[in-house]
Amino acid sequence: MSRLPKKFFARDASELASALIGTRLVRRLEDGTKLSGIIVETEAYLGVRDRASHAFGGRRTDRNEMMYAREGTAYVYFTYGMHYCMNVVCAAEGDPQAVLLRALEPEEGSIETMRALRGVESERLLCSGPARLCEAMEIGRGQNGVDLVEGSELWLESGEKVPRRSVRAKRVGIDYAGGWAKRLLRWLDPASGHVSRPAQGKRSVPRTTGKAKNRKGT
DNA sequence: ATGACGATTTACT
DNA sequence: GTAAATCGTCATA
Repeated sequence: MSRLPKKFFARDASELASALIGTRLVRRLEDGTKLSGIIVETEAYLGVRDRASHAFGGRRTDRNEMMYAREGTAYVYFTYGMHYCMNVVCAAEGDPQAVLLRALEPEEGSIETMRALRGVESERLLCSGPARLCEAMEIGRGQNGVDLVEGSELWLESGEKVPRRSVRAKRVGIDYAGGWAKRLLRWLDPASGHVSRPAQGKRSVPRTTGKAKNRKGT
């Protein structure tokens, strides 16, 4: 498949987060092992104006420095004393926007290696979370700042023939962000069984209560 | 130097 | 549903 070019990343995080659903993340380990998965969940972090962003207010530190790098760079950070999360830097160099990769559907040929890296058997639990997918693809400190456009250890490819559907939801784990916590800046494929958690406010199967309900709208 | 916290995951009640 | 795990990072001093 074809690698996503630099131009693909030259847009706002909200656009890229949507566009990345259904694309493929590929990792080549040092021993040559190739791992891949289809992206089924993302979150947009809009940079200096976004209270939930590591770059809110123009904050620039050793940790978030890569958010200011050119589009198509990986921003990998360490959190909770034990986990890594991976972002795709976008927009333009100096504008610290990024898209957090939250879940993948592992592809055939990758699963056994991922099981070994994760230490779990369940396929569903391999890549269904931002830290899980990093562990499953051996993404860590060494991948912070890698060039996803030209590099050979980590990159993105155009996705499947049939486009994926995606729905929007609130971002996870950012309740401290005030009004920004309510914005629908998370995208996920509602049909995938590999997301970190389903979209809120929508039941795939309406619950039966036995009571009649008032109905709004149609 | 110190204290508080986190874009999470896991196990447990 | 709640809580523990576990420590680098950041703001304050």
